[in-house]
Amino acid sequence: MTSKPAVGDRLTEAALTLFDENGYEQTTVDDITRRAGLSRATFFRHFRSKEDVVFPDHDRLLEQVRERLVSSSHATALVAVSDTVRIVLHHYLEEGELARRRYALTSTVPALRDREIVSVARYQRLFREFISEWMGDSSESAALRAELMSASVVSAHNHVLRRWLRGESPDPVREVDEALQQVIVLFTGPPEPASGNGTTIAVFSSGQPADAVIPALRQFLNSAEIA
Amino acid sequence: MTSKPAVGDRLTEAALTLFDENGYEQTTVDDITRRAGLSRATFFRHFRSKEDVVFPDHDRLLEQVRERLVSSSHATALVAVSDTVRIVLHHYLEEGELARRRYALTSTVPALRDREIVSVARYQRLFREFISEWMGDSSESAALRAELMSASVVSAHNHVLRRWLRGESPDPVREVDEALQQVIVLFTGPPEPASGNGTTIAVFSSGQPADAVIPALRQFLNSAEIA
DNA sequence: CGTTCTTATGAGATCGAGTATCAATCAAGG
DNA sequence: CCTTGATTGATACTCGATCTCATAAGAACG
Repeated sequence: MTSKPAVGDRLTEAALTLFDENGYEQTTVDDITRRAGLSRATFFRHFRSKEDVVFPDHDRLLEQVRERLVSSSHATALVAVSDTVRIVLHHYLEEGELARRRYALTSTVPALRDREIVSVARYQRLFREFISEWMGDSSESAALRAELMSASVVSAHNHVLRRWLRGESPDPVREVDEALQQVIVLFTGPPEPASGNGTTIAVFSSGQPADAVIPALRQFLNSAEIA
Repeated sequence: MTSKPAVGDRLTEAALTLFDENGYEQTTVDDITRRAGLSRATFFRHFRSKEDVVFPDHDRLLEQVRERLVSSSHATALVAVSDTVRIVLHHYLEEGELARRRYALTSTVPALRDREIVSVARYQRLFREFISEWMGDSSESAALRAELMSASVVSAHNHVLRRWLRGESPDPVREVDEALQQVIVLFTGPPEPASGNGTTIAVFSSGQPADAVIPALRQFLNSAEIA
């Protein structure tokens, strides 16, 4: 017996195919259901809307992030949030080609683009609330700081994710580490220089562009690690 | 003669009244046009959608911001953007009670909330592109930095704006100055005690992987260039 | 004054997304 | 064999949004 694939999968398959062939707006829900050999009613039982075909498990992912946040034990809120946002990145990385297929759609179709912006804002809100509660401080400036932190973490994540989606990032996991580290440094300042032993001092003339100095420094640090 | 108010105003007036009385979703476009004594067709000639009644001059404001950006001459991109975002705040402040009326709606109605999130993202995109172009540097870390900056400026603005909309801010102009100053300090560091000669000294604990150190260093160098 | 040309409006048809209702099917499980 | 529960299909309906065509109200012009 040809064990029929799940109804939801048949619908998404039909939908994505038609979106590629004729475009998103040009494809009606009736087109999709005809192609899948199902009825219009079943479509809306499996997806709340036409857009939901493109973003199926977004709710589940958001819930996953929420759970990770409440069960997180970290030294600082910023680190906890940075750690949590990696879940989202990994989710997309595991989707692989599907994620890129969706990216091609969201880049093209305004309605889908807007929808993704909204969903990103949901993550950011979650992070902001977590940071605010974690800090306890309910002052105005603390609220602003929480807002800046959540916005930065989300921006760092999206930056790396989009680079990977465009095929510009061979190692997104490393890149997101760097990006999040940069955010942490931004807010907590550079790590305190421990005086005495185990301290590296680099001296060079200023006024040079960063890219002129960094390669040499990177090479030095890498060789120092080995030693 | 009872010089009849402009058609658009009659429609918005009727719409907002009905939204208050019966709620947004419960009010149909036909309801609005009946109340305004106009036809359904004229409604959609003046507003692209039902949501547009609530956000009438958003496009114009966005264009205003864009023009301000291109004609801006400032020492740093961040200052230029910070300066520009005040236009948006002032726009809402001048709207006064209307802005609060709209806030009451967007807080309640999910569709309107989402729409506002999208419109905020448009500003952020404008800022990001401006900062990127201004920096010239097309490296990956510069792109991330532009993203973080634009996100932070927008967050600072929204933070103050929402406080004012909720009636929590007696002096939003002062608050937005403080908030934006906090963002600038965040990225450029506190005002330097002038370093002696043209030599930069970087101190950090060794044993760290290069990737953990370099982002902080790059950030410092970039901000030093600007100063 | 009449004629055109423009512009705003009204009226109605049509499309498509999303909701609600009811009937039909089918798979357990007693 | 029959009941129960869950999934699907069929259909009608609401409402936002687009499109077409007709009408009215002016301006400009001869």
